Amino acid sequence: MAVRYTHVVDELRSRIKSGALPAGDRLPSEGELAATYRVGLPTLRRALDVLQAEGLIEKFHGRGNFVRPPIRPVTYVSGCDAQTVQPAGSSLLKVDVRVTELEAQGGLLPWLQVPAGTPLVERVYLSKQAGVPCSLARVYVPRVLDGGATEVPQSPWGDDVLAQLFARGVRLAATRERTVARFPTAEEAEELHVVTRAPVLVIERTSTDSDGRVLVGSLLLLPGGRAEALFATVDCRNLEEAR
Amino acid sequence: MAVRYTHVVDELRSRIKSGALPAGDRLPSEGELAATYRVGLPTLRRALDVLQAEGLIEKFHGRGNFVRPPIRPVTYVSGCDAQTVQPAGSSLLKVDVRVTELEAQGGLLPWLQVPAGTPLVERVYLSKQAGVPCSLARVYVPRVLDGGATEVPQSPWGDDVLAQLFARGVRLAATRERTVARFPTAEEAEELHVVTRAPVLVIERTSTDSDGRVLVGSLLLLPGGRAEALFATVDCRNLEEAR
DNA sequence: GAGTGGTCTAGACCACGAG
DNA sequence: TCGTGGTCTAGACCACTCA
Repeated sequence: MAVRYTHVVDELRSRIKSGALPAGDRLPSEGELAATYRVGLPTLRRALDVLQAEGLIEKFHGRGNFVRPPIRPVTYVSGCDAQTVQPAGSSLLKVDVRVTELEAQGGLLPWLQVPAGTPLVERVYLSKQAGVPCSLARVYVPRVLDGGATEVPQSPWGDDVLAQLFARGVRLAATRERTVARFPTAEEAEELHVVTRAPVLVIERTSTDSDGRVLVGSLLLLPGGRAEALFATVDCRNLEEAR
Repeated sequence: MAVRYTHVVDELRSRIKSGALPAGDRLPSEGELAATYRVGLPTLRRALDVLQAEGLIEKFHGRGNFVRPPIRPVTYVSGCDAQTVQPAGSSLLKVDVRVTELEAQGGLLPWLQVPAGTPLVERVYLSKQAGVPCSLARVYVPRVLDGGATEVPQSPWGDDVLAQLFARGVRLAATRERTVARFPTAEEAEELHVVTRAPVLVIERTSTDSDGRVLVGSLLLLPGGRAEALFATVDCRNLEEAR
């Protein structure tokens, strides 16, 4: 039961987590590490692959492998009892937005329940903590509902769009969130600054009015292992009893 | 920009998804595949690793590599508006339970907010679809609250425990769900029948009474790519207005 | 015992980064 | 130019499965 690359992984992981290999530091070169642990180069590289997928190290072609600084997990908070939860450290985030106009097509059609060609406004939110991407959100609103530019967003989840709609009298009746763990596409991986082998937490959020029409569709991507999502709700059975 | 193993992955993936390689079938041996795609054995094996992490194939030492039959995604449904959502195909699930008594320790203490040594009842739910594990849930209840054995569970999420508590007059006031995408531990991977490199969706659910005491703690594990979680809620702002 | 996958290795060759 | 990581390869050796 001697899987050598696993031993190397455990060894390096504990050295990183204990601080023996400080965050931001460059690791010894792969050749040196292979010699240290008495394994071949391919075996050592396999071990580094695991650490990279776990987000513990970052590899730079031609420069070396570096210990990734630990990041406070990003928290996405939702649910009817959301106010009672304190998202920690969200003030450390810098949020960027890109706004594009496009026409509905492809996978957007069944999701947003609009006919092909419907003018949409897409906002892409990218939040960073100390320069490291922490979340990627794509928010879609039908053009006819959109109120134009908003202020610099504080929230990485497109809350400014929801607030703007609310201020303009549009009422959201319900929100559905579909959550999935999967691997990112190549583009998503690049924007989130993760590897394709590292999992992402995907939240597909749909906000509807009282007639069931979709007003806002949001695709939230969070890097796995560096993010969490919280859902706080009051209990269904009590609600039923109250009725 | 010629990454040969990526081409093999794309090729095999499309052959699987198109049905050219039928579900359940054995793939040609790794040597044959390597010859077919004109790549070396290590390169081909790297491609197979990706497909295995994606859950598309299953490897058996000494027997061969097999196309994994597609499985209807398991859906976990939660939220105060949960009744309006129809979980598809949950009737196909077979659920097994194992009940153990233990004393609170380690990571359970801060989560369940009980002192060390508190007697607990642990129920482990393993659901399967056509023999393939689909979900793993660990549900913890303080011994003093537990009502003993329940019927054969229909739900893989420990709903029978909640129902039992409700029937015995215990009222849950709120539920918090913390969702994370990560890699499984070795034990979790084995029980869920996935690889350590495949992501899992983890839901840490805490149900509290009106005094904020934790009544039930549940750790739900779903295999990424073959599962999803739905959260349906009414909108916060409307609730605020109504108050 | 024949066939299969699992692990590990040495080494070739290319591409990138920095001086 | 030199050191670094990225990719690919051939092949040794072991472990498992099944006839």
